[in-house]
Amino acid sequence: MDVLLKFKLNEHLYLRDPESSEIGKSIVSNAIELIYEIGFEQFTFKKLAQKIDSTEATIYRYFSSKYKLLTYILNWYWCYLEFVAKIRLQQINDPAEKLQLMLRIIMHDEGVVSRVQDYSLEKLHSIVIGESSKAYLVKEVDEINQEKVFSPLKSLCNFIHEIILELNPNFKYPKSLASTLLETAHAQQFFSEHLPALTDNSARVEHRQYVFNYLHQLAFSALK
Amino acid sequence: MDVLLKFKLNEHLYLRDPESSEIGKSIVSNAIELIYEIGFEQFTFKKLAQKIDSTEATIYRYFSSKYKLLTYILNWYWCYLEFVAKIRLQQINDPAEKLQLMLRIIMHDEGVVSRVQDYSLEKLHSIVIGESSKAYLVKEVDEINQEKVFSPLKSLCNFIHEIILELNPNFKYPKSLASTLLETAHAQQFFSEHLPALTDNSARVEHRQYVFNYLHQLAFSALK
DNA sequence: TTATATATGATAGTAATACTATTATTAATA
DNA sequence: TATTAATAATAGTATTACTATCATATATAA
Repeated sequence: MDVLLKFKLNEHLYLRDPESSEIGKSIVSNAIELIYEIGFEQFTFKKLAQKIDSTEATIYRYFSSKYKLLTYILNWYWCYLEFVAKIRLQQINDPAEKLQLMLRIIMHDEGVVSRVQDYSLEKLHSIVIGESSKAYLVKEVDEINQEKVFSPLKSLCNFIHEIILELNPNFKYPKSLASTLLETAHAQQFFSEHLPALTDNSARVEHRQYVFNYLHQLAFSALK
Repeated sequence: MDVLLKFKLNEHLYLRDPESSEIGKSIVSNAIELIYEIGFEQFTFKKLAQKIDSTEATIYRYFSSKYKLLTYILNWYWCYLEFVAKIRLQQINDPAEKLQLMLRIIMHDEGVVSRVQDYSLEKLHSIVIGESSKAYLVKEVDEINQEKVFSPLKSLCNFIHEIILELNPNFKYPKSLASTLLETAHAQQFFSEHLPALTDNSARVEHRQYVFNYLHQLAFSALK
């Protein structure tokens, strides 16, 4: 099932809005494919241009650098996650159940919708796991942050932090726990797949289920 | 106080052992300075060569790429942490106290020794926080991992996992908790400094103490 | 319909990066 | 003193990360 969805993303992220043209959308969706295939380090605008049968110049008219493009993609993902979370959680009242479902959503454990806006969610999720920290683990983080390009991430964290506070209003670290759950979801899934000695998933299968169980234990014991 | 220390590091990390010559040691210690100053993305062998008044060719005789050099530096740090932990923990019997001290060591909350092997520990720690994940968050992680260059990290995690099991032999995720504590120590310190909305350190000072308190809460509630 | 603006394509060019290679010079060791 | 090995100096290459120019195609407005 394919779905159409649009988010108004920060204007600092692009020079021309990629949602405003076919080639713009094709830049983003093919960037997701290509980063997924070869990793962010090997990813270049030249290779992307070849993939979409266009030129570097055209891509540069949309994005000033591959870092901006990566951040654009991540912003889209964070907006998407919060959007999905809000819809799926609104019918639930029990805060414990809410947090549990939130963890499932973070872990991308749904599988109903596979493509949104012609973006492959599976590949997007894989990029988030492997590359998302590269958007902020840079020397220029403070200047980049001033452009508000991390607000969707902060907003998502804030949303999770509210669920946490519903469950335990006295918990002292709701935002840190929220960001930890997000980051740990990515780190542990990567470890489970590539550096299993850093996890207890000795079976080395069902990485997603393993990480979900671990996060569940971590979150609920912290909030007890 | 300056100290001399040597670790036998994985031979896949270098072409010529940098510990075997003055220029080799100078490559490593100046790489730490330079990566600290300009970040790993901006760091090049050419700039490093200028800093040590030598040439790119000389550096390439020691390290085949800047990734290998980064991993070498991280390996040294992980070995150092485990070494320090083993010495400082041996006199302690209470597992809770052990884990607490381990968290302090992870957080680099000591400050007695400032330079080891002419490496600035403060700068090294800052590099670990900002750049360490770049050593394994790459497409080639599985091939790199086969060369055993992450064993010091695994060994450190294993050491922490043993403390965790001493405290609670029934805990199901001792290794995942160990790697989570390590990674979260880095992530939360970075967030506290650069993306404070992702933490609850509203005072925005004493990042180290804040993160220590949070990790303490997280670890001990998980193991209760 | 024509005029105009705009997006894209095609091409070129530049400085920097990430290397590899060659040769001369220096220092260490046998 | 002869030999070996490390380093310096230099050059060169393919790729990267852009910037710039101009022609052409396309959409829109008068």
